Amino acid sequence: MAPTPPARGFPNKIQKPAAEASAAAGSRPGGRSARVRAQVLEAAGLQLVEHGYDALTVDAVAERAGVHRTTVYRRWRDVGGLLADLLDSAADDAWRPADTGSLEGDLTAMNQEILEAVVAEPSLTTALVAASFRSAEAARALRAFWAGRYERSAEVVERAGARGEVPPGTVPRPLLVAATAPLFHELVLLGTDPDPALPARAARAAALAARAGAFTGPPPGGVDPR
Amino acid sequence: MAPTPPARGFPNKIQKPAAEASAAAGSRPGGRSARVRAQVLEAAGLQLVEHGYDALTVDAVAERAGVHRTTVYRRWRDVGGLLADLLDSAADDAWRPADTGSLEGDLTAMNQEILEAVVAEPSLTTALVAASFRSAEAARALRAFWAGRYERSAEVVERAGARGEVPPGTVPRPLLVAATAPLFHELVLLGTDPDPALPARAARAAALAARAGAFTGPPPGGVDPR
Amino acid sequence: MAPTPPARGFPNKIQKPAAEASAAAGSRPGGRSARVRAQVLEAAGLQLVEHGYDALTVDAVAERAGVHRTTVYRRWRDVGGLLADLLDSAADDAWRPADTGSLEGDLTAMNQEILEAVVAEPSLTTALVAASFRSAEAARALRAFWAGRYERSAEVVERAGARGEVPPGTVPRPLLVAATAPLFHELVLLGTDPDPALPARAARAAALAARAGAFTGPPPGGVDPR
Amino acid sequence: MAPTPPARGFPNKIQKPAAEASAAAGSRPGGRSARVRAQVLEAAGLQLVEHGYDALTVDAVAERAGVHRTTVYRRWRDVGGLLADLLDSAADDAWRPADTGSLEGDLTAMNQEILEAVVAEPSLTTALVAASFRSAEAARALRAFWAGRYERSAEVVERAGARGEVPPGTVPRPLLVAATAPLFHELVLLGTDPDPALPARAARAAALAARAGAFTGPPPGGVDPR
DNA sequence: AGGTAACCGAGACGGTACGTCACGTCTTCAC
DNA sequence: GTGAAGACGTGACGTACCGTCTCGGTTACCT
Repeated sequence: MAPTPPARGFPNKIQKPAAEASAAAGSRPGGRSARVRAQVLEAAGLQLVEHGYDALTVDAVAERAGVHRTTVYRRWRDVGGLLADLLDSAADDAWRPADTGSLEGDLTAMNQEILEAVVAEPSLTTALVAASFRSAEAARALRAFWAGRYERSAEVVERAGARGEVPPGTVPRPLLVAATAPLFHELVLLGTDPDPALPARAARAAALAARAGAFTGPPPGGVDPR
Repeated sequence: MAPTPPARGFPNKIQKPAAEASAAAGSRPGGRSARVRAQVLEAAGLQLVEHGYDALTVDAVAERAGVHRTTVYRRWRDVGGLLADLLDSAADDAWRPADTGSLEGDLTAMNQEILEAVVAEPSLTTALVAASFRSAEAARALRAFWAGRYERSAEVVERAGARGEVPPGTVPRPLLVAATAPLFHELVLLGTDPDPALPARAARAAALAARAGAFTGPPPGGVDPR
Repeated sequence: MAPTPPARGFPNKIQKPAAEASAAAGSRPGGRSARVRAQVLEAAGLQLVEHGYDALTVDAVAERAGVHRTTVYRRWRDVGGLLADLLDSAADDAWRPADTGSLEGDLTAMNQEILEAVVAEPSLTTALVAASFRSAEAARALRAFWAGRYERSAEVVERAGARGEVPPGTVPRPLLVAATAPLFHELVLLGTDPDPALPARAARAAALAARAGAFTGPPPGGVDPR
Repeated sequence: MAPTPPARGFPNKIQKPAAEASAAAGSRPGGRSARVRAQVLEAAGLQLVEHGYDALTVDAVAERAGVHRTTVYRRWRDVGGLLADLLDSAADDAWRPADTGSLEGDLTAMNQEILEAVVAEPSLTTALVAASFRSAEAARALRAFWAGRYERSAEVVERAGARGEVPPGTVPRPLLVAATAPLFHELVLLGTDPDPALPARAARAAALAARAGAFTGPPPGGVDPR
């Protein structure tokens, strides 16, 4: 049961927008359009990471990308669109949750990743959260990103169920949220100084609660469990 | 042990800046300065709540308050200062946690308050969080606000300890964060549609974890438990 | 030797910025840019003339020109730039000194023009002098304007030399300055009430001094006679 | 016929406002009012000389004088009033024109003084001229200052008449203006680089013109000769 | 010597203008 | 004919002074 070392899966580094992604958009991969898109997205990511959301202006990105302002407006309309594009390409990476052999271990590993992504200086994750408050598109993309993460993390819960660590019928998402939310709350929302023990503690609390059956049963009134 | 009905303690309505608060500042309570300050703060709150952070411009607030732009700049320097002032006056209210007779009940009540504050349309709470990402002063004030809330909520945990619901040595803040964080995570950060069962579920999970001893012992390496 | 009636050559009326001048700048004459420039310059001149330098604010000019403030800032940076542009276009007009047949007559005619320009109500000339004290660019433009005027007026002195009215070697500029300076001194600097005889008197004094050889010889130690 | 060395009589240095001047205002010389007035006027002069007219703000002067803004407004109303007060106290000094033994010499000496006052860095004279374009009170004071200077300089012309250097009936003021105007024109209005020969040349030209009778006869239609 | 009137310090306010930045649109020129 | 370059309208920013006002506290003159 070898743990899979999950390459950093939370956004803390800009990823080169995959060439095939733009290919799907209808253009030839090597075309000027694709190159321009790549340049702009990369510039946007760098700008966001280096100078924060407030410096993520269309002008700055365009200049940084060596592209004219109007080009950016044409293709992304505004900064939110840029961010959404950025996040979307980050969303479909190959991230998989760690497999450490225990629920608590898996959750701790996930939290550790989150901690690192958040405390990174500058932190793309934090910047993206901030951005999500200002751009509906960015918010949507952020939501989609996390939906994907939680979905893929469901296997952690399934493995735990198979091991008998959690009761049958345990719903993954609430558990995962319980495990990860304290980190975001403390670090992102409240800006508390990072506490190295936080990932483990939050993971342990969620695992204990899960074992005690806190996350079984029909989640929200039969609504989709997401 | 009658439950104390806690008047909404999370910011979802602008409070009239207490007259006596400004009186302490050395000026006459009824003076023009005090009146101007009250007008501006009220206008800022209304503007924030009605049109969101992005519409919270100094110009708009000033006009709404019937006050000149430069006056606002003089006293608050920028929007962040306005928000900080707003939050600071919200922070020293008389909020006390509910006392329902059980830990889970108390936490559920608290979460219920949060849910209501967050889903209120428009939501001051959400707006303030958004603001905290853009103004250092607002962030500081938000932190102070929550520090106060958690501090006062410590008695919930103490009562639970007295009732034997949690092991001795249970540290309040991590427990409280575990109970409340999922709401913020889902509703504020991820923008998930409100789930009426969420407050109870998160409270229950935190209570179970606490009972299982997840929040005992020296928190991070003997650091202050905050 | 018919005297050439010199159309008013000292700035007392705003000149429509010549279309061909802006055409040389690379833009189409009828383009929006050219139109905007013309509107703004005209508005600036009118504003200056009607309400004086202190009312020559960017805001006022912009509004008067039916153009946005920032447009003015973009192209002229500040009021000084506007004035400089105004003066520069005034400088390259077709002004030529009068030819009355005598030195004194020519100088008197020139002074008469100056008098009229200065006593005009409102007086663009006076406004421009005032402006030159507050804007380096306006000062430079004013200097250039007068350099041009004096240069073209040199022919007056040459004609006088040819007629034997002044000794050979008479340097034009000091003579011209001696003839015209008293008007500016009295009317512009000291604000004395206009004296109808002043133009003739100053012209006569300068002519007499010139005849007596006051302006011959190497002017300042062989330096350029300007 | 010993030339009287005229102590610099053109404003190029701030004079301590005479104590007795303020005494006339009704207050005791040593009173606080007098002290405040002196402080403010001195501060105004220094500020003007060091930073130019545009920096001569009420705020700056008040701070420099160690006096509150409102005090300045109370007593002088605005910057123009300050300047007028400053100039008025400069006007009644003990300046007397030089007596070199010849008209040309006297005029040259006067021009030399002007040159020095104007090229001084920073030049109070130039600053005052600039100020006179922006404040009616300052303009009035400047006019009064020069009226006094020309009046006292009339004796130069009288002496010249007595010596037979100029025809009888020579009117002083036009002559004096003809002699001095070129300096102001070149140096103050046009900003030409100072030419060391200019004072002598202008003086000589005026003297020659005077000798030729340029300034005799009833000046303009019997109006006051000023 | 004490009362009182003038003056000063302090601070806020409404107001005008400044010069800048970024946005998103629209015109125009060049390829 | 289209698309990059650039200008424009628009709105907000934060700043500097302006001149006014209202307090409260000193001074210093006068009786």
